[in-house]
Amino acid sequence: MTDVNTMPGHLIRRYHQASVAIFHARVAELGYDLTPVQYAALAKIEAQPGIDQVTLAGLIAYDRTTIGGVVDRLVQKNFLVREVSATDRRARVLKLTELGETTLHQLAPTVEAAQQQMLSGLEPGEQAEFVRLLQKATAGVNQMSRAPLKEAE
Amino acid sequence: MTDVNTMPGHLIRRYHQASVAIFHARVAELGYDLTPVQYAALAKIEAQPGIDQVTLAGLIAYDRTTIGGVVDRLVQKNFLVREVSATDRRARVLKLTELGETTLHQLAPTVEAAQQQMLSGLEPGEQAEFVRLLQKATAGVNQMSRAPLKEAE
DNA sequence: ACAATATGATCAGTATGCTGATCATCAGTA
DNA sequence: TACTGATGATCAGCATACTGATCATATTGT
Repeated sequence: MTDVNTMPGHLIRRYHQASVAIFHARVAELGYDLTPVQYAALAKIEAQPGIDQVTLAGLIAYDRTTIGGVVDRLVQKNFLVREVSATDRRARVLKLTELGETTLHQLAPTVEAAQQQMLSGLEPGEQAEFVRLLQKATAGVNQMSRAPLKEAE
Repeated sequence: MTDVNTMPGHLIRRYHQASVAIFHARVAELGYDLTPVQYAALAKIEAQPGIDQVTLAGLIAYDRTTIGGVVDRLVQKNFLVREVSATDRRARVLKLTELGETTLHQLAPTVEAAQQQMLSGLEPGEQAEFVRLLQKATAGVNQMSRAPLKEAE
């Protein structure tokens, strides 16, 4: 494993790069300008309207200092509303706007197609096994990141 | 696949995050401050001293506008020398310094250990298969990125 | 009630990556 | 030789991530 091109870390970086590029290309085809991270945030907020930023970050494994900027951009694009929580004045609660809802639903099939394209280098029989191993490997190193996934209780 | 947490794109983002964190932690233990990208650049320049920036970028799948900054930082840390090519005045040729060589060799076992740790969530029997699938999947989407890998001829 | 602690959010600074543009230089061709 | 196109590098601007710090507000323990 002396060649960096065969090291898992380097492969992961490249695969991630391509994955983002595929997502962008597909979404741009529909005339939208939304990043993978922004999409994931919208999807989770739809599932849990009124969620605060820290909880959201935990549910999708974002860094707490990154989520603020992501939310900023989504608010600026009028996909989200951010308000001070009624019960905890430190917290900002997040809700989708009508436009956010619509956009999310219109993008869903495209995002599905992008996921398929990311796996397109594998035989159909290999894809499920790869995703299974990817989930397992990711779960195994979850705690190493500053932004680990925190499942809902 | 309605939950983002099971989508390949989201999993690879998280896995990449953890992979970088593992690399950083291991390297910091040795008292160094080098990113995965910087390490890969050093390794390739050692293998091909005198390489120019665009060729380097192609060999490790970096974006051409990113490589300049990476090289800047490596030069600033005194790991690299960057000079105008004698045969093509547009090009900048790169060579390791003595310090760069030493650092690269001292880090090698640590980088190996980091790769192992990235796979630590998998059973020993699963690891090789996962790396094989990761290589295949990455090769399959290589052209989708702005910075595809370009093998040496 | 008060002090200590924890938590939600933000800020400054740094490093990858991308888009799209520009500049200098080189190579091929008319 | 002069023009054209390709190529190496850089720049400005934006978005994700990280580190470590700070601030405001809640909560807990005494």
